[in-house]
Amino acid sequence: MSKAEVPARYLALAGELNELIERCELTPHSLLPSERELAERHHVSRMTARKAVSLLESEGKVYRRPPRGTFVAEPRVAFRVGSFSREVHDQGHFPSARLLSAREIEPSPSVRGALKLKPGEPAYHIRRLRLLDDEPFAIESTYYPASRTPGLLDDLPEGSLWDLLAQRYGIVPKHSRARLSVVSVEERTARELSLRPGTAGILQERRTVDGSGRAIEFARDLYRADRAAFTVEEDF
Amino acid sequence: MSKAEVPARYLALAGELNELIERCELTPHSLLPSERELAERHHVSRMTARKAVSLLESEGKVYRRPPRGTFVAEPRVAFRVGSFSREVHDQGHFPSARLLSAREIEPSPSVRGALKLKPGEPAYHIRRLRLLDDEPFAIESTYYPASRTPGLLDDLPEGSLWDLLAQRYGIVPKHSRARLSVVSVEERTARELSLRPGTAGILQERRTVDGSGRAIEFARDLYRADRAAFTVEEDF
DNA sequence: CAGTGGTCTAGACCACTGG
DNA sequence: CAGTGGTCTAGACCACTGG
Repeated sequence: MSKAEVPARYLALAGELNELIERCELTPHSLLPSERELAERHHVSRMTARKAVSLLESEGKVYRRPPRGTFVAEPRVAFRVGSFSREVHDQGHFPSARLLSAREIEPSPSVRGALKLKPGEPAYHIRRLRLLDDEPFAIESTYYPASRTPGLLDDLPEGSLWDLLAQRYGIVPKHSRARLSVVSVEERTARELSLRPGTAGILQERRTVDGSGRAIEFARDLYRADRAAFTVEEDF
Repeated sequence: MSKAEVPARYLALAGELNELIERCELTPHSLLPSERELAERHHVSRMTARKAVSLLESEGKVYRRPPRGTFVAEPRVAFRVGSFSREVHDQGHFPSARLLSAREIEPSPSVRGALKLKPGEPAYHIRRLRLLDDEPFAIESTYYPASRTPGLLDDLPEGSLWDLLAQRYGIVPKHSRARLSVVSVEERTARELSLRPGTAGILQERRTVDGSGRAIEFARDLYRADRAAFTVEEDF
């Protein structure tokens, strides 16, 4: 345990760097001094300088781009659960998607439960990389009851899957129930999002039903915690 | 950058420990081997063993209690924005609160904006530690317009502040708008929550209005990311 | 006093990339 | 080829706590 009176050196260094960022003396996407340089300037070992930078990285205040260096991050983008594309577009950002995989699967128990599938009933699984201003932002992992959306995987759109559900199948989302938690990004997802394993991510697990209460989608989306924030409205 | 084919040693060790936890061979609150012991058993340096344990800690899967050791964590508790006490109680948990400070303040610009205070109008600021089953769970930091709640700070309850607003002032919350983001816990808050600085926390910034649309509360609550999850309902 | 996690050092080698 | 971050070593000293 560190003494509260004398802050640890890595905390002191992180604090100094943070102040430079807060005061905009270091602006978004500008290059920080290298870890070796910080170590030398502040008379600490490289491991200690690195710990300071890692702290700022975990706060989403800087990002690393080896082997180019470490850069100041942009502020987070906020939006409501279930309306990423429209809201960020209204905020002047450019959302896009890239298909990672689309398969018919035998659903796991949790997916089967969420979609209320009968035993043996197949599901479609679609994974997409969501980008914001051409930077990786989230991994979308969605499941659909194959029986209600035959041929869904043929001719998948670049844009909204909900639009496709409406146009091709007449399925209209009515209500979502989501759960937000903070997780650490595991290896494959980290690679896809250009992050390192262990970085914080926001997991959104979401079940969506149509007007008749039937499950039409189950999602396990993972957002970069350093880039995303969620807004929530609640009535009492 | 690590080779994808040969996972880093700390990732391998973290994976092994994680499997023991997933398979319930290590149950909540059971003691992990010490970092020195893990290092010796797995033929790595202590710094590498420590990095593996830190990864699990950042995932909320273990928690450290120096100098006793490192323990397996409990699963997260989920609840809706704005109804912590009632929901977790219904889930069989015991919520409580401890007053940290209650003061009349000159509001900062952001608080003044959120509460729509006139220049020079004071606000009340209440900070409370929220506990769940007697373990620190969140720091509640709430602001109220002093003019609408005279004497609020006298005789503060252990329980719900919203109940107090209703009973003493006839003020009934009607609608909240919240923003959830992941932050790194700064030093004072970390101390209050028995965490180390840099741990992930969920910041809930929330503005609540009454039936006439007037702001009655602004909150900046910080939840332990390893303990809390939020549920959200959305209609389309 | 033994053992824990927290911090720190002064090195090392690696893969990767841009000039 | 120089420089970056990523990983790793083999130590060290510290504060703290429980027996």
